[in-house]
Amino acid sequence: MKSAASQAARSATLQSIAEASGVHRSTAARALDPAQAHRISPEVVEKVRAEAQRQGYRRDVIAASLRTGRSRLVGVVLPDLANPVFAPILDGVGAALAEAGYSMLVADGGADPARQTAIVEELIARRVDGLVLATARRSDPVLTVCLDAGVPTVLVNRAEDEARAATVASDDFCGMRLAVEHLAGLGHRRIGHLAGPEGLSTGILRRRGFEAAMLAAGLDPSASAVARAYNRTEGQAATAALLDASPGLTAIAASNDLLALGAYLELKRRGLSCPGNLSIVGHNDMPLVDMIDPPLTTVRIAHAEMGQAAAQLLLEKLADPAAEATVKLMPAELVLRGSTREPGRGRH
Amino acid sequence: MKSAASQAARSATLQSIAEASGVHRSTAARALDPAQAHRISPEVVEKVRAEAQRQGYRRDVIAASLRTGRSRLVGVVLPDLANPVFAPILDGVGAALAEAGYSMLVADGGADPARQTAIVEELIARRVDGLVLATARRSDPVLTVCLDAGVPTVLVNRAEDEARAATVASDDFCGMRLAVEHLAGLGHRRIGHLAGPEGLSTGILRRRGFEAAMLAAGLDPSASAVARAYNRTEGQAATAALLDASPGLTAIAASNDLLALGAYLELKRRGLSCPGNLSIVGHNDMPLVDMIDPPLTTVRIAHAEMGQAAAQLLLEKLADPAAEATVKLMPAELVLRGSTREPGRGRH
DNA sequence: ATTGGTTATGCAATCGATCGCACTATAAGC
DNA sequence: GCTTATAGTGCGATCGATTGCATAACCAAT
Repeated sequence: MKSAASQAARSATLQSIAEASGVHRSTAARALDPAQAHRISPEVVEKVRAEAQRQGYRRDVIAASLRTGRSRLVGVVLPDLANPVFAPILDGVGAALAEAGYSMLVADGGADPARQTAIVEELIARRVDGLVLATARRSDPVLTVCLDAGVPTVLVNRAEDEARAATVASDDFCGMRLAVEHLAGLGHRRIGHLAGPEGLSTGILRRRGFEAAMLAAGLDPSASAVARAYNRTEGQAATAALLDASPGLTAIAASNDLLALGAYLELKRRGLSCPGNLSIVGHNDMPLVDMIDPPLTTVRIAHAEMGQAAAQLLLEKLADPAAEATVKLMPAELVLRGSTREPGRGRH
Repeated sequence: MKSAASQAARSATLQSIAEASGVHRSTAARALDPAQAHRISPEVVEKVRAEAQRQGYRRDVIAASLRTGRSRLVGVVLPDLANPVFAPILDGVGAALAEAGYSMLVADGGADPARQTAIVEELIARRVDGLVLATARRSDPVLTVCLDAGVPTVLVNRAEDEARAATVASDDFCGMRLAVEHLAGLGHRRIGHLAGPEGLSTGILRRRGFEAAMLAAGLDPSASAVARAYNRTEGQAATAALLDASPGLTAIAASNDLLALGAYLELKRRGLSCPGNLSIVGHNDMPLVDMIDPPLTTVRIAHAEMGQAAAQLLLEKLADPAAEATVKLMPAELVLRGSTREPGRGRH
């Protein structure tokens, strides 16, 4: 019985349903399509549906794709799955897409635009209806490929300078301002910045946010070091450079939690304490940074919601390809924890 | 020029290549297929390839899928993308698949078998060549669906009691034994266990490993509490229950890092210190647990490698569908950090 | 009774690649 | 010189759903 059913499931085709119901394929197709069923008499619709049920029929998505040119498939390109920031984004994208009946082709494109392009071309060859890129550089060659190919594309987390595509990102500029205002409010005067890669919007916008906020507070924004990638190693190296170049800093505003954790490592190596000697603010509020030592004060980004919003934007674009490329900034929020305090109280 | 090229790319079809090269579609197809090109004269092969290059031809994967029944697509079902354990696994799977020219359809199936089944059926309808399930319960109804449908499937991270499918998991039994031996070696006698869900292999095997190791050390293995899911909240609740039911414990072996972190929270709530009052060992070595306070001693699982190995197993199965269902256990390794020490030294 | 307008359904082309089969030369064998 | 391989290509069916167009049936209105 069981195996008979699955046997049927494997071979149930529109043709077989049609024959068993005594109607033509096309009639069966229309009866099974909710959007077209109204053109068919209720009795036939019922008969066909029952037969489809009985045979365990499932429309062949591949065949349908070939005919219609649509696949109900969305490609998602990530820069680094090992970075804890991207899992929640992916989760959000997937949830919103699933709800709309789309599936998700996921690929880790790394940091190399050439490889990302190859991946995107592969995805396009697979006839994805749309693309979500979490890899965008400030001027992104990969997006050019997508646009040239006419594939609806949205950017998430990282934006381009010029908004050529719909984008959902965090309000990086304001987020960093929150961090600086917090530190300045505590009384810090000499604050350094751990900047992210300059080719990424997150790197440059947070840096500009830092500079603007520092100037607004009447402080000198020149103490900064640039990390070439968002990871602890780079963060530690950049912190070392920063501390060497700018002695006397009492606080660091990092553009990323992983960089902030790198800073933790460097402080430890130098026998300095956080927040005793140096206050540190991160950015992203990655999972678990609330439990590290000391708990990281950081700027929270609602990653899952960001992913959902990006998928939503893509769905709108799919529904209306002529739509404008909207840019949505998610508000950032400062989360106070233990890595910041008033300056000058020395070692704890 | 640019737009002409992409224009062509959009409409370049086997037919158009064939016409432009003055050969039949099928000849062009064979010339472009490395595995068949030898049946065609070198000159024709060259001519066709050049023309394909010129027109920017890419084989239509959809049409090919329809004809051949193969899609070079693998479905991956995860239980919880928000759990940091699964991103590295996904990463590993994706890397190995990409190398072999496969793409990855990713879906978060949650903890509900019914939803997981729906997702798997969706994936099968999309004609995936194979499936990777990270969701398996000890007796998994979802796997039954896959097997009935005749889709090559491998399990990763979680195994079934009865090995109906190829599986790559960590050696959970031995891993937990390492944890207990470590604690016993430090002198702990009253050790409790935070067990994971009993329906999961990770939950039950680690529990059995705990019990076996305790008995081997001549200790009483009866102090334990079960968490219904792997997260901090459940970990905290289970810890509370464990401490209440078994006063006098000096150490806890948790079956999961998130549960261990829940234990941290509960200790903090009770004003107890780790490792001063209580030593804690986790399981998984999730990202960042090396930086929490105190750094978590835990059992490391090579998640990315596990994902890669699972994908590898699936690729073998795809190459030879008749192959045996092998089960591969990845060795577990104890990572010593700051959350464990000799008992009885009271508050730090 | 004829025309006009619906409604319900059938027909057949289409999407693009793949592959078994058949055919034609040319080469090899006797 | 005649058969038998064999390499190189072409032909056309096929995968399964979709959809514009055609047709048939039916009802109402003039």
